[in-house]
Amino acid sequence: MLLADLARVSAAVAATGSRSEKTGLLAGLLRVAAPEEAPVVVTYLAGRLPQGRVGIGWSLLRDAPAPAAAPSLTVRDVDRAVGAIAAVSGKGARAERQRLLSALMGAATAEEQRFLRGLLGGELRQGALDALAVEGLAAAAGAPPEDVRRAVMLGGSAAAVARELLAHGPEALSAFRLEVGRPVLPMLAQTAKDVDDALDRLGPCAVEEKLDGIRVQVHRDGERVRIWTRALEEITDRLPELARVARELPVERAVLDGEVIALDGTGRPRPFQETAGRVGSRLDVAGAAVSVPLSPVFFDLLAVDDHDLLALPLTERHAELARAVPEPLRVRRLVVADPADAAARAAAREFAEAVLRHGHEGVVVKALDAPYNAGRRGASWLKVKPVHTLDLVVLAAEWGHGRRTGKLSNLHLGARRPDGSFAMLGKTFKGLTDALLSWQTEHLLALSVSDDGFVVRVRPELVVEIAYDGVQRSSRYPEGVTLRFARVLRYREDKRASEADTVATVRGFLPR
DNA sequence: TTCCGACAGTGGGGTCGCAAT
DNA sequence: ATTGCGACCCCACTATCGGAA
Repeated sequence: MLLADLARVSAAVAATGSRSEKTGLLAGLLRVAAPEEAPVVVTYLAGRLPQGRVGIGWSLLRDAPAPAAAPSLTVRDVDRAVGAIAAVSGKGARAERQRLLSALMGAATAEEQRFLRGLLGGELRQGALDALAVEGLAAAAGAPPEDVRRAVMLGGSAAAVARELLAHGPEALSAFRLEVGRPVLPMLAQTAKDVDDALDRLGPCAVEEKLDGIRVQVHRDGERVRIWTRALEEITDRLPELARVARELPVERAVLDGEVIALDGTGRPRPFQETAGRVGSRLDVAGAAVSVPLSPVFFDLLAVDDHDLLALPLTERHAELARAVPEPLRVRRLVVADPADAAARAAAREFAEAVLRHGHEGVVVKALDAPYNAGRRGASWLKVKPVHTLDLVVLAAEWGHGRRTGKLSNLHLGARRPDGSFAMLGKTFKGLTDALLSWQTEHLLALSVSDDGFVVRVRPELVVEIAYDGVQRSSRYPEGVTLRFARVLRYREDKRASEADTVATVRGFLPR
């Protein structure tokens, strides 16, 4: 198959808003793909590379050679070239990657170059990623989409499923099942406003503490333990203390879902930045384990010994978890059997407040009858976190991309200093409706003092109410603090910049 | 006909590893 | 030694399509 075929279909997929049309186009291409090239084709159509990230970012993609006049590249050529780029390391790696990339780009037509830039940069922007590629695969093979999706979740990748499915038909799907040693995408949670909102939406449920750490999926098979992150990156060798704990559990085989977090001597969580730093660090694991030890806390059990628990309701999975994992290694929780009962609701609220007093992030409320929906952000898990707000001043705004092209999008936010100047605390582009984007573009341009084509600086007069999750230390911003997960709630036209919140107020929210 | 679940898009800050300077 | 880039950790929110109610 030619790369030009992929580039053409990708452009057509991007051009339509209809999802059924998108899957139809994807299916059409997969139908004519040979089984041996299908794994690469389906991965490309999902906007990813079979090799994962290969060390090419915006800087290497900036200038491409002149495009070829006629298409000649095959999908196999591209896969080989990307494989060669992925294999580059050591001294001179950057120049060597650039050289290989230029050779590839030089052999591509203008439309193929567009496709490759999107694919290699991780921003294909065709309005279809994994989910629609899997839909297209199902349509191409004449298999039920739900069965294909399940096979992909349990088999780890759309590529492996595509190969088997196109070679052997829908019967091949039953071979993909949960195996100890092969990670599955973790189940995710939606957001609820508060505990009462969550109880109203769920019925009988468990309220569990939400720890601000790193999600881990732990597989134990006898003495062998392996650990994966949320995105299924393997981090086994960075967490030897977790592997030790897993080996001591009174089971032979297990797949556990949980969180690792750095705690201080009294059991309170250390700042997220410390947990993330420890988990991210590859060097000197033994030393790091002494300085920043991590504690595992488990909340789900996906398999034990030879039993696959995914389809069981949470109640039954938790009963198995309680058998396999001692209480101190489990997340604290409160079961609410009848959310209509006023006393039970009050107890749930009090539990959540106690969790916050212990310094944790919030709670996750989970329906007791829900199975483990791997890879889904379903409505049966609802997270509840407190929201803080500040009134800040817009100092500048950046021109948006994609569907925000032509609109001022990313806001630079400032807090007031005692001398009347403003200190930048961070940026946000979140929470904006289309109406708000238009409104702020118009009003900020009226306040503009400069525009370099990327950032529009404005007179600091517009006040905006910002929601955020917490204040953390920063090496980037002048006052050494920044907001975590800032998002726009509304503009405060009733407030002047001189009434905005101060740097001192924000710094006062730093932990400890 | 309306509602709502799932998906994609739009990017944010921090930290680490590695190569280049 | 410092700097820049790339990768990956955490994440919120809106718009839209299309099936469910």
